Amino acid sequence: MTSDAPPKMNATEQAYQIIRKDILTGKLAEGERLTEARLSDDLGLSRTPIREAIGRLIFEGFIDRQKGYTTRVAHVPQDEAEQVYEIRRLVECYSVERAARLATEEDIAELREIHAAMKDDTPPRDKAAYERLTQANEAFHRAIVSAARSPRLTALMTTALDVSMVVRTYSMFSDKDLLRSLNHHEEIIQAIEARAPKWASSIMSAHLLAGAARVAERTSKSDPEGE
Amino acid sequence: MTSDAPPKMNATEQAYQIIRKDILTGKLAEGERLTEARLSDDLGLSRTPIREAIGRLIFEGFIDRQKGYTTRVAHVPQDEAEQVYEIRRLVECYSVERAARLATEEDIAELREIHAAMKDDTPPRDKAAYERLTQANEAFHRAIVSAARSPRLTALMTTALDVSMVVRTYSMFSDKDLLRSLNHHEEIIQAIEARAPKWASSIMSAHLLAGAARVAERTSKSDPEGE
DNA sequence: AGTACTTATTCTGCATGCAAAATTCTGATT
DNA sequence: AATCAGAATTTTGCATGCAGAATAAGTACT
Repeated sequence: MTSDAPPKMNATEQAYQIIRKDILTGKLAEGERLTEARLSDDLGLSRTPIREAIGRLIFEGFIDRQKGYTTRVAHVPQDEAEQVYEIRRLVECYSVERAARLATEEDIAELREIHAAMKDDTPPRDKAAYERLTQANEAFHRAIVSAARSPRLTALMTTALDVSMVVRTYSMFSDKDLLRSLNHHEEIIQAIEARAPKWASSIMSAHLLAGAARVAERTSKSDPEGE
Repeated sequence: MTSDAPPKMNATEQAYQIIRKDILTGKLAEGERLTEARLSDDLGLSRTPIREAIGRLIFEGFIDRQKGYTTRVAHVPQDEAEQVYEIRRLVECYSVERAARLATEEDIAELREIHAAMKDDTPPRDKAAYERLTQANEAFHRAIVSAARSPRLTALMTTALDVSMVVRTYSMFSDKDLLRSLNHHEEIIQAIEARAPKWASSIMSAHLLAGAARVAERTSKSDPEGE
């Protein structure tokens, strides 16, 4: 299990995923110097995709570029997951408010469609279903931001969401959590349809705080060390 | 004036700046298809830096990649500047709250230093001073986000969240605006020193809303077309 | 030994080559 | 004329080469 990599990914994306995972899991230690040649060697890819992956990771703050040719693994605070949820709350509450005002019929139809798919997989009967659920959940949140019709917002979410993906991988949610989450989604759609920005925003806030609480619980249990 | 480019920039950065500018000024029209070869040709650079620039612009939402090899100039809504201010308000109010709780003496010293420099240039006596002021202002805001001690937050700020990045306007602020802005900065520092998150957040909010109002005024005056 | 200076090595930024995928063009068939 | 298959061309993704900058190693001098 956790087989090395599904094939449906280009080299750059692969490099990005692997390097980020290695940073978050500590396989690449904080402060460790990175060179394109070594990573290229380790991952069995040429320097080009490695370069692109590194560039993106620098952009996202997982890698620090010092003045010259020196590139190091950045410090990842242990409240990273919590931070991501807080930031998502800021951005997504605002997004869903806008969405409640600006969403088109097509936007809402898309949300409904994704939601229906998620309903079928909740609770997930197997690993594959869980995987689909995760994918669909991401799509749902992305669709909401997209409905907010603000490219700048969409750009921001790409960074934030990508990160929470990884965090999520390590902390599974219980069936009860997933059911609650599904109900939140349902209510979010209703709020958007009702053109009720505040309502939508409030549910979104609860939705993300619930997720954050769950993750915080997990991390405090498994990782008792301080800064 | 507006000479082609200061020399102190690598090819990738140059490509990024030029392409983004061309999109914002409409020289590259919305929906226009872009190919690496053409841009490479136009800018007199090889495909490599062009590729990297395009990648970043896609990430930031200025360029859309369709399913295959087709890449087009994205739609830039005319309320883009307003959006930037709203998003900054979300992110920076949250940041300054954290900063008020977490800032070290060094952080505050840095803010004071930047502030002092800005004070010397307000109101700016010439173009150079105005330029310095813009730089320092950006540094000030960046320093606050940095003091919030959240890499994810810092990463967010790296994305095109500077108004000057999304609208082309020269000296759109009056001396009075700049003086008020300076006073806001002063008060923000005081609030951080007093460890008063809400106070800091409120001033930051006012600070950005004031900026937004000013920009809205300008753009509505000079660009009367609707969506 | 410690420090400044020089040389050697490493590493990155950019250019270019090539194969596979995607797009466009062409012509045949209905 | 419209549709579709297949060829031709374009375009991207990845690999590799190379010059110059940055780092590390070595050496002389105090």
